Amino acid sequence: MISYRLLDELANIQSNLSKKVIRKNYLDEVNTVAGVDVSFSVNNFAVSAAVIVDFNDLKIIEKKTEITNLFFPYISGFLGFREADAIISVIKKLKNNFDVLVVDGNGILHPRRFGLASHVGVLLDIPSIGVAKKLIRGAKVKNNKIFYQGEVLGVKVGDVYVSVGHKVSLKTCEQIISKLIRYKVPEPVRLAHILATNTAKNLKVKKRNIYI
DNA sequence: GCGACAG
DNA sequence: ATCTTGTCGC
Repeated sequence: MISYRLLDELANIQSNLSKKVIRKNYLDEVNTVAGVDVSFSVNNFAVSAAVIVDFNDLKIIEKKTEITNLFFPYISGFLGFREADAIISVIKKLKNNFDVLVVDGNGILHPRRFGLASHVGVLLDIPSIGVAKKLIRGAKVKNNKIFYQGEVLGVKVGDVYVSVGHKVSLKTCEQIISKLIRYKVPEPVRLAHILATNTAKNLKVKKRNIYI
C-alpha cells in the first residue's frame, strides 16, 4: 500500500527535480522523433514500446519493446513513479539516436511541474514533450493556451494537450507536435501505443495457453 | 456514500 | 490503463 507519508516524500522529490527542468530549446534541428507508451499485462508487468520516426515523412526508423516489473499503482499526479522506469528501459534498447522524445502524459502541466514527460526527460537529460489525451483536472483552455494554477503551462494541438517535458520551448513543442499529427495522437506515440498493446496482448495469450 | 482522476 | 461485439463507414 501507498501511505500519504510516502506520497508526501514523492511529491517533495518531484518539486525538487522540477527545478532541473529547462523550458527553453536545448536541441538542434529535429530530424528524428521517438514516441513511447506503456501497456499493462497480467498483474505486475508493464510492456513498454518505443518507436523512432523520421520527422519529415513520419516513416518508422526503429522500434523496440521491453517488459518490466510494476512496483507502483496509478495515482494521479504520480504517474512518473509508475511508468518512467519502463519507458527508460525501452529507450535504452534503441540503437538509433533521436532528437526529441514524445511521451504519453503531461510534462510541466502538473501540480508540481514534474509530470511523466519531465520525469523521463530530466532523468535521461534529453529533450522531451508531454502529450496528454485528457486535460488535467483544474486546467482551462482559452484560445488553445492551457492555463493551470495561474500560469500558461501548455497548448492544445488538435485534440491533445501538449506541454514542455524538458529542454524544448512550448512554442517548439507546438510546432513539432503539429507536424506529427495524422490522427488524434501524434504518430510516434500512436505507433508505440499499438506496439505496446499488441505485445501485452500476446503475452496474455501465451500465459493463458499454459493453463489449457 | 458519490464522483472524479494525466495513464 | 483494462474488461469487451458488433457495427458504421471509407
